Amino acid sequence: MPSLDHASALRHAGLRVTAPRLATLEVVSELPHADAESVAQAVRDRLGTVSRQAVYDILNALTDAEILRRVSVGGRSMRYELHRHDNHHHLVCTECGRLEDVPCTVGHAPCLTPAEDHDFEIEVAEVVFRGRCSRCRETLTATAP
Amino acid sequence: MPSLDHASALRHAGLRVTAPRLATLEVVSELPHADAESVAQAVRDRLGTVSRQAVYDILNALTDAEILRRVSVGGRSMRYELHRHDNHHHLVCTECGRLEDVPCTVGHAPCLTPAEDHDFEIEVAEVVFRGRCSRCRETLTATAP
DNA sequence: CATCTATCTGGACTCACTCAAGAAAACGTC
DNA sequence: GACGTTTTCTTGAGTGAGTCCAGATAGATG
Repeated sequence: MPSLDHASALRHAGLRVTAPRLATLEVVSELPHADAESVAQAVRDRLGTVSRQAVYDILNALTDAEILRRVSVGGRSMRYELHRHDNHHHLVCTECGRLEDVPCTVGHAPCLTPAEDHDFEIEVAEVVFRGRCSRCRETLTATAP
Repeated sequence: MPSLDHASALRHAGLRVTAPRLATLEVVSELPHADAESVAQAVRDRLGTVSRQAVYDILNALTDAEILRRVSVGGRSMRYELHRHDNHHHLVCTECGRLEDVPCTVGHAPCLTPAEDHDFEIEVAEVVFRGRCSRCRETLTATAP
């Protein structure tokens, strides 16, 4: 029962268990890397009316509680995924925007240390790999020689 | 004379040499990691009126020409720096947003290869290190024990 | 069940950026 | 240097993502 797990995750973080929050967690686990608007739409599909503000509040609260992880891959909108505490990275297609997870070989953050730390206390290293997915490579070689 | 270099860089890329473009290049070299609005403001300080649209067009054209590099470190706005073709990375303070360059030990892209490539043809690996800078660490330990 | 306070609603607003049409200015050619 | 072509810039409106605010609602605690 995923929603039971979700409910206990919420309670664990000291957050109230509400229908919009449970729906948000279900949506994010079914549509990983969804942006806020997609999450809002999918939540509305299950519950009827849910305000944009509620969705943003939820996404922010759950991100702060480390139940969700917010990822920025360069586009204008943030993407959300369940926080699996595995410090994995992302692979983005420069043509179509397709987004895949890449397991981190180290597993825990920070998986890399910079050559020079500028006296920062490094917490995480986020890596975004950019390239062309197989589908886009085929399309491009078919049209452009 | 930096503006001579800038002018030839523009001509090399097949772009016309205009005052707003030269000013933009000067501004970006003086204020690395500036966002579009800061660039626009600094360009206006030198030239008088320059439209927002002109600045965005310039930043896009110069980024396409690989004279500038656009970097996204998670905030809402894009940052710009001179493209040095060295594939360096960035270090961001999670408290104050301070942004530093980190040299890439490999030097050319992609400096890393993912554990699993999902049949992508990887072009670059962009790494963002997040942590606390020394200044913010001091401030935090002073107020919160 | 009552109360308290976290959460959600609705609506206005900001910010970063884009679109479109026409005016202005670079560059190549005479 | 003047001319015409084409790129670049101006003006002004528009979009998408996200935030702010005041008040209504509904989990949690006693």
